[in-house]
Amino acid sequence: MEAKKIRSTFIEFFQSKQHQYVPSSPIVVKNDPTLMFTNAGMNQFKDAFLGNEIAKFPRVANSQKCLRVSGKHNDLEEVGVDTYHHTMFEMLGNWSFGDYFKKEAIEWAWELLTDVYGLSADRLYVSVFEGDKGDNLEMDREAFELWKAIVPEDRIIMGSKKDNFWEMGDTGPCGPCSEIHVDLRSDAERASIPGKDLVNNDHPQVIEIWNLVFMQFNRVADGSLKSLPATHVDTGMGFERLVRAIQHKSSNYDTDLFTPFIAELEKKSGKSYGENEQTDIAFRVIVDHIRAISFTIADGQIPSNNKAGYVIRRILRRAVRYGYTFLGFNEPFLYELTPMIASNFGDIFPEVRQQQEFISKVIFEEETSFLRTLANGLKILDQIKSELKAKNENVIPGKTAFELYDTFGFPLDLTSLIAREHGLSLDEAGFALEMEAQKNRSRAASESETGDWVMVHEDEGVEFIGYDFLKSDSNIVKYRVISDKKGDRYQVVLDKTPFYAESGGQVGDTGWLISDSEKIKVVDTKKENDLIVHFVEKLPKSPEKQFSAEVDQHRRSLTMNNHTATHLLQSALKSVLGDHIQQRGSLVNDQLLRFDFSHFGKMTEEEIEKVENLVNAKVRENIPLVERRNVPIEEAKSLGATALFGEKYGEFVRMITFDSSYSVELCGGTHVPSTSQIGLVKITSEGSISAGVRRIEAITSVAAEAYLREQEQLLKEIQELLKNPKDVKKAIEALLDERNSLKKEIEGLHLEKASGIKSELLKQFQRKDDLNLLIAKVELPNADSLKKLAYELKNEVENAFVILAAAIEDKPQIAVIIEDSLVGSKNLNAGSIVRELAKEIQGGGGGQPFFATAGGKDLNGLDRVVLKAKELFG
RNA sequence: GGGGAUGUAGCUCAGUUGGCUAGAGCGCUUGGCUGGCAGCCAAGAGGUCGUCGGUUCGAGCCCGAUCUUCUCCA
Repeated sequence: MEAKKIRSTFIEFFQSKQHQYVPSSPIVVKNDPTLMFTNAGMNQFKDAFLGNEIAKFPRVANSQKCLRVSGKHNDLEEVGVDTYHHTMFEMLGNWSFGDYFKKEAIEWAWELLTDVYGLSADRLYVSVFEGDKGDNLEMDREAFELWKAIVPEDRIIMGSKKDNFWEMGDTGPCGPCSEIHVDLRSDAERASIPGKDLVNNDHPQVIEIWNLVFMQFNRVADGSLKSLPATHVDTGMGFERLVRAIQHKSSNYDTDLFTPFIAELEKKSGKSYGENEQTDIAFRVIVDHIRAISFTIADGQIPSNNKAGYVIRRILRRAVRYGYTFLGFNEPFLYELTPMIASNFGDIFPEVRQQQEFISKVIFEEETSFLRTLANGLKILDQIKSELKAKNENVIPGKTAFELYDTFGFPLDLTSLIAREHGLSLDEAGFALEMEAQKNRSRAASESETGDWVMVHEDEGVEFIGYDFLKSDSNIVKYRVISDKKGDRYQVVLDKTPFYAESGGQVGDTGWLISDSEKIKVVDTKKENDLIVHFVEKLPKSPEKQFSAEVDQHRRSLTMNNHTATHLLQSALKSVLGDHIQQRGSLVNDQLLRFDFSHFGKMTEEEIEKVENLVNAKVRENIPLVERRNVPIEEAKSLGATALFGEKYGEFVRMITFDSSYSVELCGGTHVPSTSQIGLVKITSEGSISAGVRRIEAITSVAAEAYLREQEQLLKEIQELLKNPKDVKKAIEALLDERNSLKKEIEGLHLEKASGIKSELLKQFQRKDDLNLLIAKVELPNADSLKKLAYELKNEVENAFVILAAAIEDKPQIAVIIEDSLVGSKNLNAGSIVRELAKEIQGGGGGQPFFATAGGKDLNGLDRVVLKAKELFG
């Protein structure tokens, strides 16, 4: 059975059991400070389990894109070494939210694996929670009995808390789980050692494929367990492993999920998979990583130098590194795999097909830049090598290797490889030491302590009412303190709030919380999952009182102008540049709007003008806002609403329309009641921020007016300066021309003057033994001309020895120049001469033996300099 | 968020412990030569040495601040 068929079969199977199919949520996580990427199928249902939200469907099935780059079995550096771990993988899952429980979950899992997929029962083992004394939990007898009705008892394994009790975190929903393992060894091997002994023992051919979690407890802060009012089922089956089991392969990479990619790489590299352990690892690394990179970029995460973007960059670079070292790719190659990603995964994950060109471009740029980094590192390493050779040493110090890695991004394994090739070794312990120090520095700098929530008023739902109100009577549900190096910050949650939390690019509201005894400033509002958190200047003294929550209306209203303008801008860009325009990021605050979008190439002046004109035309049309909340997502899409890739949408969405034939977007932000309120939109800049992504900044209403006024004022001032010419541009051009010709003229005059002085000086040379001596006082316009004059005299007179005392812009300066040959033969040194003479002008100086200069403070000393020089040499 | 590096001609880069008149290669302009794969020769243009401030007689170089880009860590 093909992988595609296996996936669709899973979904259809659960659909036939009344499950709702839900698309994968984005692989990149937003609004959760504890998580950068989706790492399990349950992430998007977290709020349902936590009770923050009521599940929209009682039964759900899905295939979730996941990414894991850290954790005990998912260290990035390990992926590809074995045959069954991945960075990006799909997690198939079926879910019950307060609906069916253990019986159905177990029976259906078995039915699907054996009857539908045809896995033979004698290769399967199941595990059941054995109980735990510490938590005072009995074994999961219910699951055990259910399994016993299906499989022989000797195929049921009792598992410890570590393997068979699942917890989301230190606190929260949890429960026993039951795992299904499959033994994929040959019959001979199976006969010699029973599979049962190998379950949960890291055997590469005896692996867990499905985990059925039965959530029935809530772990509370004191560590104890409480029964949940409703029980849930959360299952997760690693898709890649399932495919391998069904296709009877000994490695995930031998399934048709990966073989087309390996074949393509074989073609490109001329090397074959399965011939050499090192190159095999390289093949696996690349075909694994290209998936991770493509999917995260499709969900809007571009490689960058911090946070989630940095994780992507590291994965991509690891793939390039392996290709470079073991498969001989010296040119970008990863990007050429993206069409295959699109064709193999585009059906279930349309985002990788629709954005294939963009993904390819981003990867290409990133590969190119890394190859540059590598080339640069190789150069530096060459230097290091020759330095070592010169010192007759053969160990690259850890500090040096670390510098190469830390500052220049050159991978350690490459350093070590090249070192070996040149008979050098590498001080790896020293490197580790430096690395540790780096980590400690970073940790110390970003240490923060999150205090526990202090509950004030119990309240279940937290309600946002800011679309309709800017003021409300609210109670504080809870508050806490977060401390880091910069000090303490205070967070407050309200039972209902008009404050908009930062989201969709729009900044969080500011304002005040006012009770009868105090007034507290709200400096920002942010989301934490679905919680709305107000950042306040100080904690309330009487938090139990009722507060009037008041949004800063002026700021909100300016922000709304910019947000609506952003929508108008996006549509205008589409109509001027084409339908490939997609939002890549956005910032909307009270000052400006910033809009990032996919587009290749710089926008021309004409295009910018067209866009600006179109947007302003729409403003003048005074189009009223049509806001619809709780629109079924399918309906919204059929109405042509613009949705974002990488955005998590629920079943119901909010639609913001300004002229149904012009701008229809899914958006949670706040907007003006009609477009004319925006007044004026002015684009202030257009530029590139990364491969294939352009950024436009614009201002609206009062800011736009102020900007135009400033420009006008500036022009006015310039006109006045120029005595109000008819054509300012021409006047300035004329001025510049004149300035240039005058500059040249001055240069000519200086030259003339200098040559006058020079010819005068040439006459004053005195023959003294076999050298030509000149000691003179001159007046010159600048220091440069003194230098020039000295050099010219030296060049024109044989065996010249020149001492010039110059007055330059009311400052005394001395220059001494000596024909090179005299320096040695006469034992003269311009540096020491000039230092001696500089005493007379209260200064100091120096230079080289043949030429030196000095400056000083006492202009009157110049005559003494001449006298003294004559005394010494005359 | 923290550490390190980087910014010099249109491009790629040199530039020693502060002191050669700020250079090289490629590119550009002009002229000359030339049947040969990056044609050759000659002349020339092109630089606020990222920006601002400081130290110094003197700063591309040293110090401080700031911005750009790269890079590692969190």
